[in-house]
Amino acid sequence: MTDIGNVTVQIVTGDARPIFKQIVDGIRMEIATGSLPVGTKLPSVRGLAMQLMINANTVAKAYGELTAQGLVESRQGLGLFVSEPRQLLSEEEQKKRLSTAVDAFVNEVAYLEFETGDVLREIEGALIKLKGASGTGDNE
Amino acid sequence: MTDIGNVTVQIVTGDARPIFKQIVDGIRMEIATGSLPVGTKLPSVRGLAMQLMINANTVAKAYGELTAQGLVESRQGLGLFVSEPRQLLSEEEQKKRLSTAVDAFVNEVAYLEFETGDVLREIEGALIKLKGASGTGDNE
Amino acid sequence: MTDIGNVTVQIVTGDARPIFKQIVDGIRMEIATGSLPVGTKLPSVRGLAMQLMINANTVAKAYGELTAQGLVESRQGLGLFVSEPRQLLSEEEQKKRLSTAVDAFVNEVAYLEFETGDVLREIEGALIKLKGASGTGDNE
Amino acid sequence: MTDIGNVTVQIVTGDARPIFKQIVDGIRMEIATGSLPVGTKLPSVRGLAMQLMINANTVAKAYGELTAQGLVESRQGLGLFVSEPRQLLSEEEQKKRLSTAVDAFVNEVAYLEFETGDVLREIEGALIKLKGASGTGDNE
DNA sequence: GTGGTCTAGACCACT
DNA sequence: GTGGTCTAGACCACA
Repeated sequence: MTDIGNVTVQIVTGDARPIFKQIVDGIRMEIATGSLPVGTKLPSVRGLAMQLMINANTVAKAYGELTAQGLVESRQGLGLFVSEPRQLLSEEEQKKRLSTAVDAFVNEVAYLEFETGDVLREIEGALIKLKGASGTGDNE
Repeated sequence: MTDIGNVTVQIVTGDARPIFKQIVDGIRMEIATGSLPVGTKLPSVRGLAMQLMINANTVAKAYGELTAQGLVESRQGLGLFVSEPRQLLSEEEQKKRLSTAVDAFVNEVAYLEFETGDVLREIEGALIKLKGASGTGDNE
Repeated sequence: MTDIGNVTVQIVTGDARPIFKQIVDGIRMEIATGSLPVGTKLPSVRGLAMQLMINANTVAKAYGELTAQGLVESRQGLGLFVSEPRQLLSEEEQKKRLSTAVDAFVNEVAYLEFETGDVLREIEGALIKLKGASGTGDNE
Repeated sequence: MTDIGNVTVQIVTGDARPIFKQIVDGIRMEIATGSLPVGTKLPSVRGLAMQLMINANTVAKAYGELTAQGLVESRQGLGLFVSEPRQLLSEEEQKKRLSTAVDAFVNEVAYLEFETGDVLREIEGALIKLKGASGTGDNE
């Protein structure tokens, strides 16, 4: 766990995700949970790179992603700042992404010999751990 | 959708998965759902390659994967045949793979604005559709 | 004998095994005997290919095998590293493979004019040399 | 198990060996154990092929191997006959073959998690089953 | 720089 | 005809 300024990102070498994606996901999560409020300045590319002991290009790529997704904005010469929350993804787009992710997951897991219930419990556990959230079939 | 002999494989250029993986997944599905019963001969490397309009090596790579996973066996000079199902991976390895897939999925989905329950229902639906149900044991 | 960095692989053109298999076996041996400890970086695909004077794809195929067998993990953009040892295959699968190897061996050797005991001693010697002994438990 | 005239050969589709090799090994074993004495006529290529329900070329190839190894001789227009036993392989050649087979076997088995003793017992069992022979460490 | 994927075309052993 | 191996050369994503 690396803590620089206000940002807390975890780089796991054993992770399947490339490093830049781990950064994107980490920061996106912090914005979503509010631990990085609107207007907060992100650490500099070089600063974060040094802290995480990774290549600066990798951080730059992650920041590029975040900017492209509209989660942060660059203010010329000042750095990157968490931007106003907007509805970035239409409901349709969100559904599409969920469905894509579900398909990928099922493909990955289909040939393992697990019960449906076990798989669901794993996912629920991971979701709760990541978001700090709700119950199973009780959200409406 | 390409249909050759008994095998139906879909190659989608926009898919994140490489072509050979799409073939592996596609055939693995057909075996899992029983539409390719044990002993069935797969289409020839060159035949499938022509049908899908891809290079034969790409098909060969996919077939190599399937063979390595024990889903299929080659009989010299005759072709590849769906083999008797067996448990290739250790419990431990299966758990590890499930956990990896869960992590990947959760990270992909966490920032979308879905309730945990909705996500679980999606997964459950996809799993049941594939495996022909087995009961969640809870959740409803 | 080709020595590149920490890895020593021998390619023999007269060998019955294909080149990529020789590489897989060679590196697997080095991992098994501990001369390539966990975390070690393998030589790069292109580097090893040049040293062995073979095509890079052949090395890539060997590395793919090692990865599939869980002996080695790739870190994006960094290279391949020897991974934590783990039991990939189920008991059942291991037994099957042993039995297949035994059949192949016995059929190869049966017509030679050796006593059973001589053959066993040869095997035992080779196994002990590799694994650093563990006791036969019987036979002598 | 197929029994044609005097020859008993077993073709196993699940066998790792190509079919022609199974035939060679089978007949070689019958000659070695004396169930095919010197001078015996082998079944015709076409006859054996039909019995085994395989391609005649495959039988022809097996017979070619046997002839090349000097185990059988062709008498023009009459067919193939088991030839006089000669010392076909020098002691040195035999040792070399054993050693090659041992290396191959060990390579195949090294990464499986078996005790040396278990492996030896497997081999001994298979050898005895195939040859009908002797004890373990008691041949001199 | 790293590995991963794909194409094109060749050769081999086996049936 | 079948799959399996190898070469040569290209392109991609990631660090």
